[in-house]
Amino acid sequence: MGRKAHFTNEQFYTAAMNRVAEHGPEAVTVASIAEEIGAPVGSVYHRFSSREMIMAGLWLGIAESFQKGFLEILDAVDCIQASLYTLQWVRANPVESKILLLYRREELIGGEWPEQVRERAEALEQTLRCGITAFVKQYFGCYSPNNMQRTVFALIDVPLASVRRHLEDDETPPEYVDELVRETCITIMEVRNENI
Amino acid sequence: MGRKAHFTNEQFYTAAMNRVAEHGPEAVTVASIAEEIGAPVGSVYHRFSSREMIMAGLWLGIAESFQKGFLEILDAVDCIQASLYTLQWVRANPVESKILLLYRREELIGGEWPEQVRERAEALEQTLRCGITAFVKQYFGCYSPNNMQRTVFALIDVPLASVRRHLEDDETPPEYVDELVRETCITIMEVRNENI
DNA sequence: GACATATTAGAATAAGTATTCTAATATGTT
DNA sequence: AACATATTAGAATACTTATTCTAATATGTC
Repeated sequence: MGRKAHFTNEQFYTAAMNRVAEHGPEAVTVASIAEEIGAPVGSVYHRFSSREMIMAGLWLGIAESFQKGFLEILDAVDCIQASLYTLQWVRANPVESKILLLYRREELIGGEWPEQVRERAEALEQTLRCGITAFVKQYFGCYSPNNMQRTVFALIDVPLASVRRHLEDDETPPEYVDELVRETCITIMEVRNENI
Repeated sequence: MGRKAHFTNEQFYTAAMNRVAEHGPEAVTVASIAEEIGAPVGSVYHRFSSREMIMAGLWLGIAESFQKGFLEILDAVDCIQASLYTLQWVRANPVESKILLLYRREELIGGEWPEQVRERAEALEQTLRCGITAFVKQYFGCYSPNNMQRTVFALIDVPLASVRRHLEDDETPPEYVDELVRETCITIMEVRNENI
């Protein structure tokens, strides 16, 4: 074929990721990504059709990895573990977590998903919905809007809130947070089989 | 003196606010602010030294108003009411709340506060810290890091989390959220006088 | 070794946007 | 009414950044 590639796609993603984590989403220019690995901007556009596609690929890769672990715990219907998953994942993935949990998706990628990755993004969302619905049925014995609301609050919204403050400060979430999230989870999720 | 002003500062702030709420922070160009009220861009710069100063003034005004109400409730040492304050404020101020609670401050204003409003911003932060510390002492009978952590979690982080999802969807937070926040608050804040 | 082509290389282009500048206009003061 | 000046008015400027374009270069295949 032709010439051997000097840079891998992964290198471009990593460069973008590091810049987001260190200087925020607005600092991720195409030129800065290239510079970070010593590549010319032309090479960036040889691999990616646009800046959006880099950011979208980066975000989706991280989100898929995060969600995979979460769904496995949901599958095991382990309520407390699910509520603590975000915290543990953040500790294990400090750079990725800023991208996924600190900034709004729209800050990284424009309002709309690029056409080329829309299916991938929709699949991700759909999978999460299914996983949570299945969990709710298993855990509460039946589905109800109320049960769903409690689950989303305890397993997603509160864990996210517990972590954001520390992501902003660029610090590992302290141990005490686990206890607060656990207590909240027990309280919110203890109301079982409440049909309405 | 000279010619009578055609536009008030408030009009510029309101224009900026509406654009943020409707199209997001990146859509707030100086030209768009001017256009929204039928003013020329020159007039904008006659009032404000920079785009940052408009956004900073807007943000600070909203934050001060939000915080004033919050501190009053803290002053009354009303724990549950404090945890529900954010929800009620969001319902009463749907546009302002997107600016204060949905977007990161850095999305609206650059990384650094403009020199001219830094004191105002620092005073705001300082006042909040004092208010919370005083509350902790009153409520728990003594100050401890643990008590402070629980308070911040129950009265700030969780209420914020409970509301964000709905701000994104541009909808009023539903009634059921109050119940979840209340239950969480009771659980987290019931451990009194635990010195360590 | 010559050829085809994938890739690097980086200069040139295009587009958007904050800011500055110069002129026109209206209003209170004398 | 004449003047001083705050304000409107919007064109011109400067700057940043995504994207495109053209050329050079290296590598696998014949």
